[in-house]
This record gives sequence, structure tokens and C-alpha cells, in this order.
Amino acid sequence: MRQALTGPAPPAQSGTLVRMNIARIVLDIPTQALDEAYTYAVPEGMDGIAVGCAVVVPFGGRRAVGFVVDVREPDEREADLFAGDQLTLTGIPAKMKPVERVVSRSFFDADGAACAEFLSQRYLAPLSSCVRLFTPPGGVPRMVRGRDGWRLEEPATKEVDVRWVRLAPGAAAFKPRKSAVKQIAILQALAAGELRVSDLTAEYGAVSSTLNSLAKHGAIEIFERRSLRGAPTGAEYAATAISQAAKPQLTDGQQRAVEAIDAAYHAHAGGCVVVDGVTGSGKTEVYLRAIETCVREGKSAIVLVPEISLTPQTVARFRGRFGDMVAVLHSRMSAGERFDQWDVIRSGAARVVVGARSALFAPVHDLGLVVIDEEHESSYKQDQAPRYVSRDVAAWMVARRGAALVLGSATPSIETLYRARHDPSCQLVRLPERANGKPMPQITVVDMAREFSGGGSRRMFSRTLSAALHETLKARHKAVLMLNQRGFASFVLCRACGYVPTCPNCSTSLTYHERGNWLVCHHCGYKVHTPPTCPECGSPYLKKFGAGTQRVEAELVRLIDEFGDVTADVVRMDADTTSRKGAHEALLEKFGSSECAVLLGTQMIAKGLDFDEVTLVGVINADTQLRLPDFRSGERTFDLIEQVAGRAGRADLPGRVIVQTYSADSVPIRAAARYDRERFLADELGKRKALGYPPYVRLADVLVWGKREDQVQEEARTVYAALRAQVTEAGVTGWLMLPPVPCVLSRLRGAFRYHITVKAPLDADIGAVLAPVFRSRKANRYVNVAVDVDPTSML
DNA sequence: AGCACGCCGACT
DNA sequence: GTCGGCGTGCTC
Repeated sequence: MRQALTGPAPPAQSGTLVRMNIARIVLDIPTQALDEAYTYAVPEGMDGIAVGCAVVVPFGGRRAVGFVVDVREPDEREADLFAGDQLTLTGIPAKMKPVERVVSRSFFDADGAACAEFLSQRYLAPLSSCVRLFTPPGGVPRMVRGRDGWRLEEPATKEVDVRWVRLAPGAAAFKPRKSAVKQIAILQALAAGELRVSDLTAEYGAVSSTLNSLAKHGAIEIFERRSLRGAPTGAEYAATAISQAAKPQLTDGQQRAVEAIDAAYHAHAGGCVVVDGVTGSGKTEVYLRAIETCVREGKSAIVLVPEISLTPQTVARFRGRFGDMVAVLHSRMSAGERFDQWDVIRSGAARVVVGARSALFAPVHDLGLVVIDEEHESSYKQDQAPRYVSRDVAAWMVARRGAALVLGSATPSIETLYRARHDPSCQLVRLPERANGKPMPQITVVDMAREFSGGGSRRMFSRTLSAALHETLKARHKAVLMLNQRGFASFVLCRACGYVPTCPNCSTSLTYHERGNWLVCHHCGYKVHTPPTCPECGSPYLKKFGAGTQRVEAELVRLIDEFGDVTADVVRMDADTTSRKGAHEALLEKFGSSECAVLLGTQMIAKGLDFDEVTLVGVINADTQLRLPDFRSGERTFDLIEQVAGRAGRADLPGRVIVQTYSADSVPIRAAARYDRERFLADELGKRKALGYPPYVRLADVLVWGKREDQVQEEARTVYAALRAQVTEAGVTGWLMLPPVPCVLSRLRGAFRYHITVKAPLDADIGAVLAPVFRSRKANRYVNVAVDVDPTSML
């Protein structure tokens, strides 16, 4: 929204001071060194300037693009500065330069500017990278160096995205040749009025060369016009646009949740409601009802869903209720499409935004509600600077704007559960029952160590799982088998000397790929042929261990064959088979339409999968997650089992879940099998408290990496010393800093990696305390340093 | 980030 | 003698 921040300039009278406005500008140069807004003078008559605009400013002998974060009249001291010219007052430079020109409309308002500042501060990220979250992708002008110095490059994506053609004033003078059939036809068509190029293409086939030639002769004009496909103007959106058709009856739980959200929303106090409900308990309907209230009162809502759940079905749920009021922001959309959606939101026509993580920064008017679905998902943490946690940013945002936050999950994060217990402004509502009234499936844990200790087969399907699968297929039902690929992908081991081939660039073992007999590094893509004998000792006994989806698939097909009396389609879904655009949907479609099938896949199938006929869910190996050396591994394991369990037996058929594990006695697995979250929580919170992990402390992970290990170690030690000194200097207490150690992934893409773990009290302002260290650290060409505040994993 | 200023090695 | 390497410091 454009703000009237430029007050009317006082009339210039001779002998009196002309009061120019001043603007604070964040330069669009992402570096720690320029992590501060600069003050510029707004020349008289520059009316278009407002918070959120991109501007060109002189900067150190050149010109740079920046974003306006504040425009105001100067205060008394600043006014003196203008008059004095030589005067230097505290913090305000004497030589204030003028803004050269405004090069875009406003992309964000004062709330957005404040949010960028908050992000920069909290996550120790360059201010410009935080401001950029609010700008449309590819829609911002940039400075580029050309052959003759610097010049301003127009946005790659513009509002105008449809080309139109009309007759030029000189059209009558142009006489096409008789043979130019296409030219004549097009001119005739245009005589009736202007047309889209795409309309002409549809009618006449390839027309671009014809049009170019006509344009060159001055017969026609090609121009671009803004297109907002299917987007009526704001006035057309009355509350009655909300579809009243086929709204399901709410369960008691849903009703309570909706009431809690409505109350939080009407309180305008940044309150939070946690909707804790299993898959199928109808969380989406709760969101829809809550958003209805919000939209009916003229406010907007942002709904974040994990990228992987942002399917056409999800969008259809929202479109079905709110029609054209829904805008969708998705990373797989083209830049143009995203820009379009962004613009519809900005115009106020779209008031319900459904999107992945970054949709949180969409330019909505009058934010009323932010919904984060599957709140525990790790994809809500941005893995590049600014490394923000969507949930925490959303909490800040709703507090500032007097809106409300809804966190939905079948397995809320421990941080969220902890907040719900201790923060009065955060309320938890359980949706215990599935909306269809079915009980949750029974979970059977199979102890694989015991299963095979009797000298039995070393196959990856336990007797229990085989039998259950056989039974399921005999009944012509469907099964889902989940394989945790991370750490469980197959690798090669020499049985004579124990040698395991590892990546020369990363500290990981190479993954064996049956197709082509390759060994591949899953981090950097390094690839070699599997050697026939051990490169270390020459032994021919190189054994392939573990199981990638390809091998499990082969074994599964053989197992079904051995049953003898059943057949079933096997659908494999993993990174390999879903890389093509649309492949994901195609595979699910294949599974859904099959009469009897087994879906085999990696973690991606734990989410968003919704087929009634699935009565068996098998987890091939539940340990891999659990054994990762990370403080969240227990939580992730518990979550995983609870989530896959939600995939079984949804309609009139009871479901069954079988979890194979070598850690059958571990608390996360035992508790998950009994749906006993309290048990898990008590155990996990105890551990976290004793060891000093969230939610009892806040963490920051300082990562140091570079090509040479000695330099990395040296720099890590320097940074560590500086951090310790800074904490002492700041006079804060209760901080703990662990000396630099190699990361679990000690090498990655050829770089050596060390990290320093910082533990701070819950109320600590980590950003403010640590910032001086990173601001004053001189850039090192050989070693990189990155800080991750509130990390989700520290591998 | 990018550009200026500044101080030491091999070249038109 | 200069051209040019990149270390240091500053940019409203």
C-alpha cells in the first residue's frame, strides 16, 4: 500500500530554510559490511517516493539500488544539518546526498520494513537479504555493469506480461502485397479492434515474423498490457463470494478449535492457537471456517503449507470455498506467474494467500490470520540467509499487526507444545477423533535384531511384515511401505578389511545405485563405477549393504512373486522417480487408480498421501532417523511414525502399521507405537533439560568452512575467542559456548567444516549480543563463516 | 559489494 | 622507470 509519507513541502521563500524530507535507504547489496540503512535527502518534487520503493542513490562514487524503509520530515537537528551544510551532529553525516530517482512502486509498507529489520537483527542476516523477502521475485530493477559502466537493468519480470497488437495510425498508408495472405488477414482482424498476440497465434499459427514485419512498416503497434488472469477487482469480492455449498458438519473438536481461533482473532492481540489433530481429523476445515470469519470482516489470511503438500487438491480446497479470492505462491510456478499472484495480492483483490514458506511475506492488506499447517515441518526453516523460522516470524508479525496465529499439526513441535503449556497467549485445542470416526490403526513394532537372531534370513522384510502384506494383497487392499533413505541408502563394504568407499569431497559414504553400477555421493554428485574388488586390500568380497528404494523394490517384487497367489502393482516413489515435473502426481495417480498396489517410497510419502483403500503401512527401517547425531532425532522419529500411521485405514477398513527397527526399546519408538505422546514428551523434555537443548535454551550454530583444514581450524578458534570475549563484554549471564569441533558432516563439497555451538537463555537477544563479532570480523577470502540462529539441525 | 588508495615485484 | 598484484578502509 502506498503511504502518504511525503508531507507537503513548505513553500520555498528566499532567505528561509527549505525543508526537504529525508529517507532511510537499505542498499540492495547483500553483505554484512553494509548492514545498515543510510540517510538520504529527498529532493523537492520527488512525490512518488514512499516506504517500499526501489530507488537509485549515489553511493561512494557510484550508483546503487536501494529500498526505502522510512520517509519523514527531518527533526530539528536534521533540519539544522540541511541549513548548515558543514554541521555534523551525532550519527548524522554532514554530506547527505540526495536520492537520485524512484525506480519502482512500493513493495512493502512500514510493517514490512520493521519486519525486515527484525529478521536481520534476530538471525544476524544482511538487512538487504531480509528486505528482499518482501519484493516480488525478478520484479526489482538492479544495477549491472555494462560495457560503458553501470546501468540500471529493468526487472526481468514485469507487470505487463501479455502482448497485444493494434493498428497503428499509419495503417491506412500501408498496402500489403497480394501474396502476403497472413498480413492481409491480420490487418483485417485488427480492423475490428485490438487483439492479443496469443489470440492471433491461436487463429493463424506462427505470427511473430508477420507481426514484426507489419510493425516495421508502421502498420501495426505491438504493446504490452497488464494481465491479471481471472482476477476481478476488489469491489466484486463481497463476503457472499464465499461458497456456502457442501460445508461439512463440524465435530465437537473442530467447533472448539474454530471458536478458539475466532476468539484469538477478535482479540487482535497476536494470540496463538495450536490445533493438535491427527491426519483426517479435519484441520483444513477448521482453517477454512476461521479464514471465513476473517475474510468476511475484510481482513486477509496467509496459509503456509509445506512445499510438498502444496498440491492442486490443497489449492482446490481453498478455491472451492473462497474462489478467486485465493492467491497461490509456489516455488514451482514461473517467475511471471508468481509475480502475477503477488500483484493480485498487492492490489487487494486476493485476500487468502496459500503458499510455501516465503508466502509469509506476501503483500497482504490488513492481515488478520496466519495459519501454518504441519507446523513441525523442518521446511519452515529457511536454509539460506536469512535463516528464519517461519513460526517465530509469524508470531512476531501477528503480534505487531494485532492478528492471530494458528499452528496446526498432528505432531506439534516440542517448542510449540512447550509454548502452549507456558504462554497464556497460546492455547492448544485437540482434535482427538478422526472426522470419519475411525479409530487410529494399531502399530506393531518388530524388533529386527530378534527377528533375525535365530539365524533366519537377512532379508529386509520381517516375517510379520511379509505375512501382513500377503494378507493385505489377498484382500485386494493397498499397502504403503516407507523407507528412510537418509543414512539407509545402500553402501558398499569390504567384508575382508571393512573398507567403505567414501566421497573424496564430502565425509559421507557413497550410495550404491544398481542401475549402471554406480557409487554416487548424495551431497555433491560425485560418481564412480563400483570397483570389482576392494581398492584397499584387493579382496573380491565387496558386499552391498543397506537398501535403497531400487533394491527394496526388487526384493518386494520377488516377495510378491513368492506369495504365489496374489499380484499387485508396485509403484516406487523417491527422488529418482519424481524429479521430472508432474511425475509426483502421475505416480500417485497410478497408485490411486490401481486395483491393488504397493506404494514404496522415501519420506515424501509420509505426507499428503490420502487413499482410502490403504490398510497396511510398513516402515522398513525406523532407526536411521533415530541414529542421526542430532538433538532432534528422537522427535523426528516419533513424528515420522505418528504421521505414517495416519495413512492407514481411513475409510471403513481398519488399518495396520508395522514398524521394523533395531531399536525396539527406544522411547520414541515405544511411545509412538502406543500413541503415547505424554510419555515421549516427558522423556524428551527431561533429556533436553538435562543436556541444555531447546525448548530450555536457545541455540545458535556458528559454521566455519573452507578448502584448507588448518585455515578453517584457525579461523574457528579466532571466532570462538571473539564470541567468548563478546559475551563477557556484553555482561550477559547463563550463556554457554562449546569450542569448535568438526561437524558431523565434516567435509561437504570439498570444504572442511567446523562449528561452534552457542547456548543462550530463552530470553536472550542472541542477535544483539553476537552481532558485533560478525560486524567487526574482517572478511577472509579462504574461510567462510555463517551463523544459524535457532537451527533445526546441526549436522 | 565495489572502488580508491597504497605499497612492493616483473615488464612494455 | 611504470603496470598491477591484492590488503585496508569507506561508502549516507
